[in-house]
Amino acid sequence: MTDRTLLPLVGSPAPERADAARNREALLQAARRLVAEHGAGGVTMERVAAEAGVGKGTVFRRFESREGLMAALVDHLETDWQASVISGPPPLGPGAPPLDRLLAFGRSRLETTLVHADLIRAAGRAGSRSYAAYSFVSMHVRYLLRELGVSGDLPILATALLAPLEIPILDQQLTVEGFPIDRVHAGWVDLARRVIS
Amino acid sequence: MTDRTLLPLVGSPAPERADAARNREALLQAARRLVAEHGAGGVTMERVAAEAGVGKGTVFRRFESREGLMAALVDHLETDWQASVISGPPPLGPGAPPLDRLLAFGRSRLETTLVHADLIRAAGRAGSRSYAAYSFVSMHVRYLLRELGVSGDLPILATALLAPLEIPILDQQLTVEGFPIDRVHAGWVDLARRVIS
DNA sequence: AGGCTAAACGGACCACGGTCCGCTTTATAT
DNA sequence: ATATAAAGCGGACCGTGGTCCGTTTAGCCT
Repeated sequence: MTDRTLLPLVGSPAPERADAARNREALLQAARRLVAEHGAGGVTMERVAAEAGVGKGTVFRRFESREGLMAALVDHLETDWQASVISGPPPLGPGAPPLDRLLAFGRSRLETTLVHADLIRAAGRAGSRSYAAYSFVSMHVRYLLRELGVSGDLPILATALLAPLEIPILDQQLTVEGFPIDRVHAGWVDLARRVIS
Repeated sequence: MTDRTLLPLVGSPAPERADAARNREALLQAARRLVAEHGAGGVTMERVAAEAGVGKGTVFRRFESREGLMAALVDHLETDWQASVISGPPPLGPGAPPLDRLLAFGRSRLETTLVHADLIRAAGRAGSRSYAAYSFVSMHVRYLLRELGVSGDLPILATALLAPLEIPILDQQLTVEGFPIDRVHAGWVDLARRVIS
């Protein structure tokens, strides 16, 4: 009787097969192309499958649902943005004083969220809710708050700062109430000042 | 040539026909019944129509979409709750000092939102976004902030206080991060204190 | 009462998200 | 090389949200 567990069991819950990986990539690229061309709303799962040259079932096996696929696209964009927070130029990246970084963070987050708004909406609950994306952003704010010497329940305070930058709230303010972006941004800066003082 | 504008043109954009009103009521009641029995997720438009004894088209003509129907149900609940804010006993209702009212507001809002969470989720963008519902809540917070002598952009500050009480943010904190309700509530009280000081 | 019009009705119809299952491919063990 | 099992595949199929349009009805005017 041979041991069938030669490779590490830990860390990799499912070592994806080669064809599967290729299809995942093809699907992501197809989806990206179609979203760029027709907007998130004008993209059907069947078209994505066709564009990638696979069957519809495959799309769902790889991404669970339409929202899951959209979330994967968002995650990709999110990763690029995270890089500029982690290792980009100050004040967003490291090197500037914490307060400057926090304010730069707020502005940048607001802008990128709005740029990808319709994709994020299409990702629905899986959008900002992607644990990876949210937890990065949350961790970063907690870190800055700590640096600023803020005391209290930092995870919760971080949420309070992040919540007004989420799509549903921004939609309310910008679209329904009709506030201009600058006003919303100024409001966030004011909020940040109140929270940290 | 007779004047066909005998009745006031202002205020009532569309004087609903009698059968239409009856059907709307029947549909709301049917929907309420079905949601109570199967949860918001287990209710189809066709079943609502059947239960109310009308055709499917009628449901959509009255409520636009599934989300619209759910939003109408939310609005109804919301109205009841508003009554307790406007004319209920203190500290939620009038009579208590503004700070007490604000804190009572936060707690009550948190609770009722959670009680109707799945309905609100099913209402999607039309949920809290129903202009009527949102604007009441927003006006009330602005009013309390003014009473407290808070200066700044009150509409925006009000949003900052309301955002963490919205379903997507609560889902994140309670379900994904697993914080207990009391912690979230305490965090909101802390936030309120920081905002008004 | 009778006639006229706009509003409302209803259910056939369509498109899309999501599932299911018999078939094919990959990877590994011998 | 070959065998075997697991993972992946694809497209027929289903349920549901939403639309469309020919028919019915409420409300009003004479």
